[in-house]
Amino acid sequence: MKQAAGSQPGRPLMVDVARLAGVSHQTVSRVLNDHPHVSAKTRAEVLAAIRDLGYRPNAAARTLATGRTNALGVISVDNTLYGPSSMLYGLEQAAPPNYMVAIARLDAFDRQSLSVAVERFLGQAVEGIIMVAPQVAAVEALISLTTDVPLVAIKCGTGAPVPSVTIDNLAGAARATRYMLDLGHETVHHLGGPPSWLDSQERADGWRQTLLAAGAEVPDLVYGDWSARSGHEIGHRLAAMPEVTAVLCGNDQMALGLLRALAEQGRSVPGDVSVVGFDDIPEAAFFPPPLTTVRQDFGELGRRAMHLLMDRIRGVDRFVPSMPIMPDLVVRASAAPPKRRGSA
Amino acid sequence: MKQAAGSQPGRPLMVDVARLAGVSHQTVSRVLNDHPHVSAKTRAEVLAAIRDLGYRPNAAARTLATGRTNALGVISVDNTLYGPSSMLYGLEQAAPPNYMVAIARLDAFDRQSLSVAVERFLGQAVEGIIMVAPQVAAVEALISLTTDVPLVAIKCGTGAPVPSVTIDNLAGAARATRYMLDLGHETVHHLGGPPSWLDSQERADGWRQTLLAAGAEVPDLVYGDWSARSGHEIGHRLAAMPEVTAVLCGNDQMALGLLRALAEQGRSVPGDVSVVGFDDIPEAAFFPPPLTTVRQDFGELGRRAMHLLMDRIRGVDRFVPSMPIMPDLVVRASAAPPKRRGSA
DNA sequence: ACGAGCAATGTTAACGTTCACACATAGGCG
DNA sequence: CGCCTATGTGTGAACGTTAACATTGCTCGT
Repeated sequence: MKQAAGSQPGRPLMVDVARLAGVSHQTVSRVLNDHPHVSAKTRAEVLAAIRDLGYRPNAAARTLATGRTNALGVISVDNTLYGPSSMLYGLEQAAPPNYMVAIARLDAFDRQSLSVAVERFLGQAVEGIIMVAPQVAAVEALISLTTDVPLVAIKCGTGAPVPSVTIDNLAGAARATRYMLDLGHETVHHLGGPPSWLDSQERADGWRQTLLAAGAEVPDLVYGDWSARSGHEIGHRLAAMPEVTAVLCGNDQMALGLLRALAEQGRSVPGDVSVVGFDDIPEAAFFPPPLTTVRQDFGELGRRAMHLLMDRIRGVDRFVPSMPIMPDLVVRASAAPPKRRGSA
Repeated sequence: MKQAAGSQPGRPLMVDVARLAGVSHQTVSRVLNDHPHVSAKTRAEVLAAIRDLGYRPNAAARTLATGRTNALGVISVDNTLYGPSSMLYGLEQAAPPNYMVAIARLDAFDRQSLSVAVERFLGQAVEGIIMVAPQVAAVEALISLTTDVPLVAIKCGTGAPVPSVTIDNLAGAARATRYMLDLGHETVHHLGGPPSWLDSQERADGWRQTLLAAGAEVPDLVYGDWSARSGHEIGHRLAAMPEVTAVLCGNDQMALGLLRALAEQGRSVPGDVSVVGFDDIPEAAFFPPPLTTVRQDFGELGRRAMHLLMDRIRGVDRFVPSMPIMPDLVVRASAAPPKRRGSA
């Protein structure tokens, strides 16, 4: 009981438009795809017919004929985190309006999960994939992945076998560390993010290198899991150490937890301890005290990744390695000179 | 220069699989779609051929033949906010694995923008649309929208002309207000979210009704914009009013800003002023002081919306209006009895 | 033992586009 | 003046799958 072509029910077809406009279906197709060699008069008539009928081309048929799907896939970690969600925002914003952006979330970045997600997207025939892959394991998983669709990674480290865009975490951490050193602190402690994340590693490197370059002692590195909870827990350990006068945190949430722990142990900020965060989430300006932090432009990162992907899809293999985005230091009240300078 | 069917280059086709397995392409199709009437032996052979060839069915062709696209659209506001991003998480989680979830972000919820977004999804032939539409204007825009695909809305208020799932904001606000009243506060002030959001209205209603029921005075309502910044700004006004001893905030971010403002003006929490938030974001436990707040299960909300949509897509019009999700009051340190009871 | 009925498979025709041509008609140039 | 090119349009054949129907060979009840 299929509907006869051109009959009343169902959506209008291209032939219906053609009939109404008094042309062939091919001419309608030409108008739709902005092909040359269509007279202005004909084009106008076709357009009118399209409007009158409320015609909308069938995406599947077009895809079948052209081989292009106008769909992109974004694979991401927990989009509840500030970074990833901001990136997603940028990605969606920069996507061409006629493209569909599909999302898939990954719990773990092992080869298996990643492969499943990619396979799923390939099944939907996306034209390209963007991977928000900040974890070390993701890089390894990527290597073992053979894909025929363009893939770009966000902040995947420089060693990644795929094109990627990054933020200069190293420079950001260095700048923050330098700042506290310049304030007069003998050294700076670091409450890092999970070591499985590349961002954590890079930020830790920037911190370490800066200390070494300044001839400062490099304290043991402690790892949190990005959450305020972990910052709080570790913060209690840090707060108990009198030699701790300055702490660089891997992100602002952990900084919040740390601030809380310091407050609970009666150590004032920035009086006794200076704290600097990372990310500049919108709430950072209202922490107790307002947090000095390293601002990252995640939105821009997303936008760049999308542009890079579209370039690759369109075959524009311009070999611009895309300079890493430079973060800014936002100075607020949480860092200050130590109470006493020059004490050994 | 098209490739001949079955020749070396390009992806393998169904006929290639059929040839290798020694059956017809239709039998391959049957295996792929779990149709009955395929012998175990044949099925195994086909499966083996599929594996050997690395065959993957062409989604567009399947869509063209079946009319089903296995794609869903999610229209949402700023996914940087905690609520929306958590919901997106739940949505993605509950989506059938063979479905593609596409996203579109809206800056404003006027008829125009909404129509554009929906139109775009319709162009991609999604099978259903989920709208995270917490704003009043969205409801109006929805009414003027004629869609032939199933649409469900999240927290769209009860007056919405489409099926929707909601959180019981009213009960949550009532519970929080009641809690502070029971603590001994004469009345409770409310720092609400933007009045254009339904959540704001409902929470304000819950607050107002509870005060009225208790015979307490209903103070003027003040509106923020969900941001800590707005909470801070308005907080300064509130902090200057000595009669303010208890404040219910529309969300946790504004509560943070308020806490900051109170601290800046030397009013202690909960000593001088009690504060209760809304949402229970992960950071709330580490605010100064830890925030008593109304926890909302946004993830569950997303999951329910997805289930509801899938039911409608599959034609299961079970008329379950889906009880609103009941929020919990999480008691922490930011609310306490007032210093002096009974003072007028 | 013989047709009914069902399991297992094959054959052909959609699905709604775009692509590769073929075909007119008109203008420019030797 | 006729040929060659460019413009405008139509015709038929893909694109790769699933749906509908046809066909074969069984088993089963009587």
